[in-house]
Amino acid sequence: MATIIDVAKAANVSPSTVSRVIADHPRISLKTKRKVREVMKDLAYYPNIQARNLAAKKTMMLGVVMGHSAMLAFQNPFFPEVIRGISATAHARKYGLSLSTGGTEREILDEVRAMVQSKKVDGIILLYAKDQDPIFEYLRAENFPFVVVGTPPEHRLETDYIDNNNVALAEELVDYLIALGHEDIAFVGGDIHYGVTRDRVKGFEQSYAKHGLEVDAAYYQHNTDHVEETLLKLMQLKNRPTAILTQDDLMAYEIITHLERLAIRVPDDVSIISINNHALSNYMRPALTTVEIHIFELGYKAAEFLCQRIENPTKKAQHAFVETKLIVRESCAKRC
Amino acid sequence: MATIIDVAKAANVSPSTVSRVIADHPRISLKTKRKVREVMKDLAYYPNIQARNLAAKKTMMLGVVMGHSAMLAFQNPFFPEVIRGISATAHARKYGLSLSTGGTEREILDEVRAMVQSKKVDGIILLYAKDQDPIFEYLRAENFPFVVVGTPPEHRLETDYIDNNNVALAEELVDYLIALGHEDIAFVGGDIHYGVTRDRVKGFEQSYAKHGLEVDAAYYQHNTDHVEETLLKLMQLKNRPTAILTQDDLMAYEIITHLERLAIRVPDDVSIISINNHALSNYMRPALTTVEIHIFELGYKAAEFLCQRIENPTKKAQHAFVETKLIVRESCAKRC
DNA sequence: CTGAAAGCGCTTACAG
DNA sequence: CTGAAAGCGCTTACAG
Repeated sequence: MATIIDVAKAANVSPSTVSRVIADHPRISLKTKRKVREVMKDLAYYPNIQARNLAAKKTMMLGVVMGHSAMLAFQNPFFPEVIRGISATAHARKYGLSLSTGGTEREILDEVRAMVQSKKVDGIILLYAKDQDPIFEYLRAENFPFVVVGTPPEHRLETDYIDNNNVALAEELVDYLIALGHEDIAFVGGDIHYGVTRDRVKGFEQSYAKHGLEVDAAYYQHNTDHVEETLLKLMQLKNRPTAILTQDDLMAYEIITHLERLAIRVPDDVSIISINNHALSNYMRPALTTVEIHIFELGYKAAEFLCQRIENPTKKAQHAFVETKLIVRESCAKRC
Repeated sequence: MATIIDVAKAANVSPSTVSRVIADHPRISLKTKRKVREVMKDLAYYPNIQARNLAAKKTMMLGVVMGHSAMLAFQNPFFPEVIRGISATAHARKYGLSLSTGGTEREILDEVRAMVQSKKVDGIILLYAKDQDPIFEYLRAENFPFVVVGTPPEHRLETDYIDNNNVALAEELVDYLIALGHEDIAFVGGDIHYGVTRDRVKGFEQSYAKHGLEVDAAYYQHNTDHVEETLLKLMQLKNRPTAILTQDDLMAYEIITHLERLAIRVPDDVSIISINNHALSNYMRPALTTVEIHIFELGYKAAEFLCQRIENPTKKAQHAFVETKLIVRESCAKRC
């Protein structure tokens, strides 16, 4: 395999010059560049990335870490979509992608440590935001370039992140349900330790407050593991909810199925509104009213922010909201 | 940041010895190992991966390349699941994962070239198998370690691959439908240039032949882009099919929805059988009869084969089938 | 505009 | 069991 020295010899220049041609250094003459490039082509020369990175002290790699289980276990399209978005900017900016492989939280933390200490990546994208996250804290403590997809619960001002405006999003959803006449709305699913859930609860409450309504605490059901039980409990309440807000289309379908078993019809008896706009949601019966959150864009921007941070470690932290869109279909009806 | 030299000094040994301790070399005394390890801990020393790889001429990285669009556009759980499987063995064997980021086929090919020529990865996992694939051909020509998830159309004997037994799988499905009385079965969806589709067509035909039936060519509909049109055409046939075999649950739902619009009921008028066992398929109406193909296992084994190939480049090529399981639910009925 | 030299931080025959 | 030395294949001040 040809090295930079072979190219240098064949082109009658020094290795330094070849190196500069590779980097398209402006102070090399066009003539030299042309000659060297020709030789590189002839010899099918590709620079050795490891050597280049070692000398240049960078990696041109972005680490992507997904929270333990969270993303993958959930068979929703979040993961592939966000990766597509990240890939798009990574590719455009000539970065590679390195995925965390750990299964347990501990393994992932060790891996992240190794990624930064062993100089495997130039920066890291955290695909989640949650409370008391040792990985988040580690990255902060090390002052290592990273960005989070989601809104970190702490140190927001000093960290780069990208998210939907989940407060506003939930408020809009609840506004919509209230406009349909619903006043007893349950919020089912979603780990309350995740920022995303908390923000949505907040938006929920803002809408209620705005309309002079009071939230019944029994309507908050954030235990994802026992959907069926949760629904039973909810439906046995004196003031049983007439609408349900849930955070993912897949969960919405699970809920609808359980409801049907209880002979409760959607949307006639209970309205369901969701978030994520799964590709299937248009094909389902009833077609789901849900929110498009533009996951691709989330990933795209996250990588964008990270690359900027890597290039300029001292710049001010960036945050932004990616737009969302309520998609009204058939799973919500007027309260009768 | 501490280097191997700092550790060596602090431990009163040579850098070579530190290096050997890191590699847990057997010929280093336990006493020395202990001392060096202690120092490493004290100094929070992590070996620089780039340097190590440059010197050792390996990368401890596995490249994962997904066919252009194929995996991601399709919002099915294949991608996250197969990555989970790959991650599991990669993590166990201390390999990292590097994802291809290209969008177009050309970009992906360039990226793969760069991965191998620039020594970014020790081996590559191809997440698809198809005809005339320049990436496959390149990897073969370079004699670079790689494994394919799927059955390559050519050079099977010399290449490592892992797949379901798609011929047998399809045969079983058609046997099942025939046992229910169906004799006019359509096969909808799936690019015929992909090995997976071709194998399933073969299984389809084997079942027909076995039962002394003849396949009507009009029943093969492999144009994925216009499902609705395809169904219309199919349903206007004189011998309109009484059952439809499709290759993915998501497509099955699309089909069911279109059928309902035509006032054709599933499974009463037409039976639907599918493949992939999506997490949702149990919640759908009608609950889908489909095949569990164990995607995690596919990824796990693929990485396993690849690591073995990397460690032993001259060993005989390995292939294996991952088991599949027909899951009978409610979308198929006896022909009436 | 180009080159010689030092260096990036490791590994690994070779020698003892 | 351990060390000195060469080398992995680049980059980048420094000098001219």
